[in-house]
Amino acid sequence: MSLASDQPKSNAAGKPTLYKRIRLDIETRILTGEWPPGHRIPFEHQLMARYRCSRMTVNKALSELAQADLIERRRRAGTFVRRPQHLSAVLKIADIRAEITALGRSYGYQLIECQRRTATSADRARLGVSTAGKVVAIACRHSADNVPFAVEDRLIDLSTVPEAADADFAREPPGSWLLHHVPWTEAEHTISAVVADDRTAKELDIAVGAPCLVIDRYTWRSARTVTAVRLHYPGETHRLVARFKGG
Amino acid sequence: MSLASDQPKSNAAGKPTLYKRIRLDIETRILTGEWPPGHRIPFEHQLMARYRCSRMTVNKALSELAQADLIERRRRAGTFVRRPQHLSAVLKIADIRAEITALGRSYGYQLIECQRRTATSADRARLGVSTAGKVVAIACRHSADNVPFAVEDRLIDLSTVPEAADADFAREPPGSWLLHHVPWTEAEHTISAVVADDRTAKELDIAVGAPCLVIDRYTWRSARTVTAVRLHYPGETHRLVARFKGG
DNA sequence: TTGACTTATATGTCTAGACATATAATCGTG
DNA sequence: CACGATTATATGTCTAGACATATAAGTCAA
Repeated sequence: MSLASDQPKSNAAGKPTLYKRIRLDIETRILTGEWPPGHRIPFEHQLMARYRCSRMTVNKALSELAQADLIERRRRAGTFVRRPQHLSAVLKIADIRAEITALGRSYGYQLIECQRRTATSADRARLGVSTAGKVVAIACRHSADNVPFAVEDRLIDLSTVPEAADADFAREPPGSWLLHHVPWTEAEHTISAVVADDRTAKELDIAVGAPCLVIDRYTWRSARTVTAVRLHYPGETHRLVARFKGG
Repeated sequence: MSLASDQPKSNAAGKPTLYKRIRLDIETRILTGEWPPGHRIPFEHQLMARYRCSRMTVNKALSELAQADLIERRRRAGTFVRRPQHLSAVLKIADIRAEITALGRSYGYQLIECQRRTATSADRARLGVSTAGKVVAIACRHSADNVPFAVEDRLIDLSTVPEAADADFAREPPGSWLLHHVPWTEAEHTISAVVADDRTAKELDIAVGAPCLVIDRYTWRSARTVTAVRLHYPGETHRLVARFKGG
């Protein structure tokens, strides 16, 4: 059948589309606490009746809310407001070269050290692997307009990424190389603050004892560790910005 | 028509569903660099032919990739791999009380100062408003198992949230109160590192000069500022963790 | 050449209905 | 009462087709 006569779906008046309205309605009820954590959201067929639309339209709204972790959907049981009422921000951490060039500044890269070796026990602990294999250990520095931007200390597991043995990290930063050669399936960032030690201060050209933002990133492909990297940014100048929308 | 005879959609063999397979296929091509930024992804009707499925199935896969900012979709033009090839992490920043209780530790809260006043010029600059209205300024401390966890310095715009004038911030932390009373539509976090000054060191019970992680959060409802808050965490012990999946 | 108008097309949204699947709830049985 | 089998039900996925809308591309006149 044609629906044009049944249901106006025109957007000529500038109103948001129906599924977005449904999504916003539910989202608002959750965020204001009207529907607290654990509350059961009306069934799809009830929302169909309330909004006079098809199940796919309701489903699209609920799917997006589930993807955003605001609700939890369980077969047969229903749909519920998730317990930890948290804010959720999409933090975009670009490849450093892309980040710097996007700011309109010139990107510089210096390899400090690159060593291929059999994994030490410290390496194995850092990568979270138990068997001894080969690794590549890299220390390097990124700069913007010739000012130090971040120093990087990285370990790549060659048993997961054997191709990395042939990459030329004197020319291409390891982060860029990995991004373009290895698909990751999971990653974890940990952000913390430290004060600069002797070596870091020297490499970033800041004072010993100055604050640094530290990002530790682990990347996996399936169940295998790809790389572990620690980045030091000068804390006075660098900022991580995460902007996000609730509606 | 029924499709059961045309197209097996059974998942008995444990295979992922079709739209997820399409999404993963495209995602892998993007993340390996096979389809670089700017590359045009096949049109929906081409993907329909390739995967022998309906347009809605292809559309669901592409919509999710667009939501994840991996691709950009433009009417008439097509679908393209987005330019800044970035990692994207969902950083979940819970309400502090929820965060602490989720760790199985006892939550403590002390109001240090709470002042209702007409906005000073510094207040207006911080909130990003030009007109002089009333604000609430709050300083407080959160602790876990009686150890200082974070100190908070907050400004609430009463012209946006007049109800906040009647809230009792001596009993309920302002973050929790706001989360349950005010729907936000947009927010921004900025994460940086500093060293503890005299006052912060005293409030967090750490040494002057010790590293602190600082989170600045601004929250808006529509175009109106709701609140601006700055949180200081002891950098040695606190970590922000963002775990995310690429598949 | 340039700007206004028209057209073609790819995505955006929506429908009514189908089958698939996990699981809460119920029912029987030892 | 405890526990395994059955049933009902809400969500998960998918289809074929329709109309809506933004806009790239082509057309034509000033």
